Amino acid sequence: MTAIKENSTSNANRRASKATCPVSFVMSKIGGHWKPIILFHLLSGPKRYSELKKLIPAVTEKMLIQHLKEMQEDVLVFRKAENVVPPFVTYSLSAEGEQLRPILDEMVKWADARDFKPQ
Amino acid sequence: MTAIKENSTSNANRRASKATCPVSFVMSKIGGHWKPIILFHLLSGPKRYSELKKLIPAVTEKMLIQHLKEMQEDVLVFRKAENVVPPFVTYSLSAEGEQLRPILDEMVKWADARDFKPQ
DNA sequence: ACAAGTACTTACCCCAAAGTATGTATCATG
DNA sequence: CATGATACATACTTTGGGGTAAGTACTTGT
Repeated sequence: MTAIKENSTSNANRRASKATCPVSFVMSKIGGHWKPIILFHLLSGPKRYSELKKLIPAVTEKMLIQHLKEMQEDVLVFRKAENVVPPFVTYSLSAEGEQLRPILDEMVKWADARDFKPQ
Repeated sequence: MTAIKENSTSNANRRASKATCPVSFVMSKIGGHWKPIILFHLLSGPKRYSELKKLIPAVTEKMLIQHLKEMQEDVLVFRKAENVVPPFVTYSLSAEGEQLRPILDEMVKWADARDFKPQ
């Protein structure tokens, strides 16, 4: 048993472990171009894949899937697939992801108190 | 007076106005590679330019100045230069920037409650 | 038998953000 | 007169995150 296996944990940690401060750590999880928007829409409840696409017209399918996947790996988002055809897949905040709500809520407050105007 | 001047306001708005949701709006202000770390260190009080450099060894001077400047333009950070030589420049959170504290505090909480380990 | 609907996958390209390297101003001090 | 200290500026190069485009699988409807 001397073999060292390149386990998935070390893989999962790679992105996160580059963080040098707590704020950067959080940013590595919810930052980027699309994660904030996806999370924002998931705040108001579970959404189908196709719903997210409609809610975020500018996102490409590649980007949407990619970031949903990353957030699944980070256990922020939960994916539920009903085994029917055509597919019916729902994404929602996981228990862990729900803990982001205070952060995101404070962000919304901050934006609302400033010159941000929706749409 | 028919000339259209490319004024600085439109420039200042460019980055911010691409936000399509409040969370993205906030991210456009405090996101990126270095702003989170800079802000984190400013949470504990004003810092000299050289202090920030020491606190964030991995940052280059170009990046440090660039992001401090952007945050000045976004009125999140206040720059105070004493007219002496060698220069003595202090950066601190502005009144507006202080309003970010709840967000950043929640981020620190979230990181602490998880597998983030400082250093 | 062919299109339509849903949820992906994959190969390729591009550009803006980040990194590298070097230069500048000012004055005190040895 | 050369060095050190501080706070920048700027030209050039690199890279990876994001965008484009096209394909896959499975079944129902016409």
